[in-house]
Amino acid sequence: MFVRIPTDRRPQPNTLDEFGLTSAFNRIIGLGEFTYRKGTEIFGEKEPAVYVYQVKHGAVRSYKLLSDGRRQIGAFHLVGDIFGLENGDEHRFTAEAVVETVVRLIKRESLQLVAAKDAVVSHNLLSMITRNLEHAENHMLLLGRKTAVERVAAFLLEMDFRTGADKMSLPMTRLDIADYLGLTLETVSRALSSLRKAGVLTFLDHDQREIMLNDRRRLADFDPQGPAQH
Amino acid sequence: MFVRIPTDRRPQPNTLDEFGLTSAFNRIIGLGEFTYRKGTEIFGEKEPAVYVYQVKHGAVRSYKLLSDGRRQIGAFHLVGDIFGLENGDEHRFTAEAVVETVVRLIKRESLQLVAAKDAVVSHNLLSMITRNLEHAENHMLLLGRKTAVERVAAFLLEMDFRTGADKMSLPMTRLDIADYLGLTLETVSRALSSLRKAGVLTFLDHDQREIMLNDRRRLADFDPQGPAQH
DNA sequence: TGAGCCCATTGATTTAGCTCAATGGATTGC
DNA sequence: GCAATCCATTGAGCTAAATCAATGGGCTCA
Repeated sequence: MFVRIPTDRRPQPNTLDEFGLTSAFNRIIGLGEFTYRKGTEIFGEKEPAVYVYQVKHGAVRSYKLLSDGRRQIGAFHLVGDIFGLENGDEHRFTAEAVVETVVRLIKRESLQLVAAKDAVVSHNLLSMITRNLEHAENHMLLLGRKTAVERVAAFLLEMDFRTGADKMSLPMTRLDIADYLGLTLETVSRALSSLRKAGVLTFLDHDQREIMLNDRRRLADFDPQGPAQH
Repeated sequence: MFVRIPTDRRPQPNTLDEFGLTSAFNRIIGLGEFTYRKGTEIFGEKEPAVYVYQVKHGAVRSYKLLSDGRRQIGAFHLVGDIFGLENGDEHRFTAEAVVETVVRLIKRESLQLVAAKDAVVSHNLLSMITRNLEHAENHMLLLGRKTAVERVAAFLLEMDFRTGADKMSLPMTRLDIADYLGLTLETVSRALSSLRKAGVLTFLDHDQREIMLNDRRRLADFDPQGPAQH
C-alpha cells in the first residue's frame, strides 16, 4: 500500500521554511515518505494524532462531515505545507489525498520532545497554529458573508498566492472547491465561467483545471476587502 | 469615561480557571478594570495589540467587517473569557461591548514575559489559542454547511453550555446572533419562533432574550452531529 | 476499440433565506 | 406624558444559490 518515492526538490513558496521548521523536521528522525493514492484517507477525524505530516508532492484536503454527508473542507494542503499537527490528542479533521500524494511524516511525540527543549521550534509551532487560526478566521468571514463570485475570487487569489506560479494547476475538483467555499459545484462552475467571460482568467486545458489569471487587480476587485483603513 | 467597579465573584463556567490561567493573570501586575458602555469599541482590527482582556461582567463581540458593512462576528466573549490575545502584533478583530461591560486588562508584554519563564503559563496560552482554533473550525462547518434552524440550535446549545445556567439571558440582539451565524436577524427570529412552537424552548421575558430550554435532547436533534463513530 | 466512469458545463426550475414593510412593546429623554 | 428610538416579530414577495437534468470530452481498462 505505501511506496517510498524520491523527495521532490523544487523551490516551494509558503512552506515550512518560512517558519524555520524544516530544520526541526530534519533534526528529528523522520519516518520516511509515504504515498497515498488519489482519494485515500491519511487520517480520520477523532483518530489519535500520532504523526505530523508534510506534503512533499500532491495535495491534501482536510474536512469535517455531518452525519448526512454534508462536507466542509477546512483547508487544502499544498506542497511544503504541514498538516495534522494537533495540540490535543485527536485529529479534528479527516485528511485525504486530493491526487496521488507523497507526504513526509514524523512522530508527534518526537516533535513535542524537540519543542520542549528548543524555544525556537516551539515558537515556530505556535506560529503555525496561529497561522491556521488566522486562516480559519478569514474563512469564517468568507463563509458567513461573501457571495458566490466573491468566494471563488478569494479562492483563486489564495491559490495564486500560495502556488506563486504564473499559471495555476488546481489539483482539486469543482466539488472540492465547492465544499471549501460552502457552495455547490454548479455554482462554482458558473462563477468561474462568469470570471472567464469577464476576462480576468483563461482556462488553459480541457478540464479547466489549469487557470491563468489575466488581471489579478481586477480579480481582487471581485473579492471585497475590509473597511478602509484610517 | 472609564469607571472602576467591584469584581464580580459569581462562579463562572468556561473561564480561565479551566486553563489555570487565572493564577497567571493574578501574578501579573494587572492594570485594573475598565468599563465600556454598551456598543463601545474596546479595540479595533489592525490596531497594535497592547493589552489582553478578561471579561469580568457583561459580554463582548469580536468581528470583522467588509468595506460595505457586512459583518461577521467570530466569537462572543462572556464572563471569565479572555480575548484580544494575539500571537502577532495586531488585533485581527474589532472588539465591542455588547452591553455595559467590565474588563480586566493586562499588558500583553507582561504576559509574554511570564510565559517565557513559566512553562505552565505558556502551555496554557497555547491551549487557549488551540481552543480558539477549534471553535473557528467548528464554526466554519456551521457557516458553510448548516441550515438556518441548525445554526440557531447550535448557537443555543453553545450558549447554554457556556453559561451553564438553567435559563439563559442572552446579552446580544438578534442582529448580533445573525452576524455570528451568517444569517439575517429576521431568519434568526423565525428560527427561534419555530423552535418555540416546537416546544423545545420558552421565552421568559418580553424582549425574548431570556430563554429557557425545555428539552436539550430535542434541541440537539436540530443540530446535526458528525458521522457515526466506528 | 469501445463501454463505463469521472468531471465540467450549462439550462430549467425550485427554494431557503433575504429584503422590504408593517406592527407593537419597552425604554429614554425632554 | 409623549415623541423618539430600539428591538423583536411576522407577512409578502424576491432572488441568489441549490437542485435536477442533460450533454460532452477525456481517461481507464478489459
